[in-house]
Amino acid sequence: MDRTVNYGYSGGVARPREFDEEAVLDIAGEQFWTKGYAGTSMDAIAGATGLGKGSLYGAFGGKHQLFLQIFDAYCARITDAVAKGLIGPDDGAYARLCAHIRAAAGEIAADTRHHGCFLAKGAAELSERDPDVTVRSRRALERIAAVLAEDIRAAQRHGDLDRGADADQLATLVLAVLRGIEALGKAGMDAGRLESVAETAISLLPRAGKASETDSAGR
Amino acid sequence: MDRTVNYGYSGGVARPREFDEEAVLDIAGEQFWTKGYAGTSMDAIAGATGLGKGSLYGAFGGKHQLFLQIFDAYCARITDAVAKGLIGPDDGAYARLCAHIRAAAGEIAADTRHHGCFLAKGAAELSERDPDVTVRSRRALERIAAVLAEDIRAAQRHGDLDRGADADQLATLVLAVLRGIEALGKAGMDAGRLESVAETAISLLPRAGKASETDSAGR
DNA sequence: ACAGTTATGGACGGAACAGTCCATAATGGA
DNA sequence: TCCATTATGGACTGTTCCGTCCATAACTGT
Repeated sequence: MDRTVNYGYSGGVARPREFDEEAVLDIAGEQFWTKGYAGTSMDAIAGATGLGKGSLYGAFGGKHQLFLQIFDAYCARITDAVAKGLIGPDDGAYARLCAHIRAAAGEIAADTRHHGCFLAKGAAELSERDPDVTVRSRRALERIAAVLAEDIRAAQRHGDLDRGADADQLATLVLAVLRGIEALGKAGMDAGRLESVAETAISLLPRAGKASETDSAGR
Repeated sequence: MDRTVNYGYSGGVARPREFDEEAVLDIAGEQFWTKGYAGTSMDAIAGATGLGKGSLYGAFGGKHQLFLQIFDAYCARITDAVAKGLIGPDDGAYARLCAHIRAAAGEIAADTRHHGCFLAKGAAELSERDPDVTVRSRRALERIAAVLAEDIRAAQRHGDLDRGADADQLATLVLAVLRGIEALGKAGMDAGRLESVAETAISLLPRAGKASETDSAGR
């Protein structure tokens, strides 16, 4: 990550950075997020950040590397946020799951700019042709699915969700619903309907005790 | 759509087109689909189609109009295909719904290139900043949701799905699941898991006769 | 004060961009 | 055989693209 070398002894000390790397990444990320990878020029980033192109290339290497660094940070942030919201005692696992689904839908519904999720947008634009993006987006989604599955297992242990359901499959379905709400929001669907999707999904989760259709699930 | 003028009488007749408009739109669409709007140049389209830029601009007006025309055609094709697959007698409505969900997931799972859905990709890239794209993608999804809802109502009438469920909400949820599977596929998730998402979703549909959780649905 | 190191920012190069222009070609009616 | 009209395709314009280069600046251990 650090591009400085300075092996062994050296008579001098380098000039320090004058810009805040985090702030620059934020601004550059906002550009990529809004205009996409191909739609964002390094000149635009230089202009928006106030950096000269020499500094930009010196610090981040190039457009692709800069994008990947931002994409990585976003993926890490989003997976951490999900984990923070879902990990906890078995006791509140089901409530946390519902709250997470509602919160995700609510955020998307409130996003009147249709700014959406950077992970989704980056994957949609680049995943097909850029393996670096594919592996990162895939890994992020796998992590989120794993956290969802763990929470679902907790809810099963506590007796809130049907113990007969396959937690991994259910988690992947919940993740699909969340990504689907995102896609619908991106396409301009009303906020109310997005939130009702979340409620409908929650209402169809296989609650423990009640008869559920999981008997016919395994194909 | 037709750019020719020729008001009233005119002494001559114009030179006819030498290219197949449909074929050109297909090729240009493939470029947009693969490389995105910003990532595709009119020169690349001219090169791929063999057309000169004069013909290209003369026939389609410009990059944005060309894209919209292709996008429109894709939306129409996809909505028609869904309608064709879902509209029918109440008798097979439930089976058609399941088959549609399975087929959609199967197609995405089989799409090893992660080429995905042009509607989703176009909306992801442009919807935020291009109202023309927003309205088109939104309208297409609304139509698909309406067809799904109609099929669900048919299945309810026939007694395959719970009559107490709100068909519109259920349809939007199914649509979200479908778009979510698309997003997961785009991000590189295994084919097997995508198909299991479809099965899990089908298994959780509120079947008639069995107790379902819709009582707690309305928040 | 000097030396050795990295940061800065704007100029620069070559390629690619969207879109225009125009000489030329093709057509059927008059 | 002209004529009016549209199609063609490549040259062209002015801009923007990514990335490099480099003179200069800032810094600290000596």
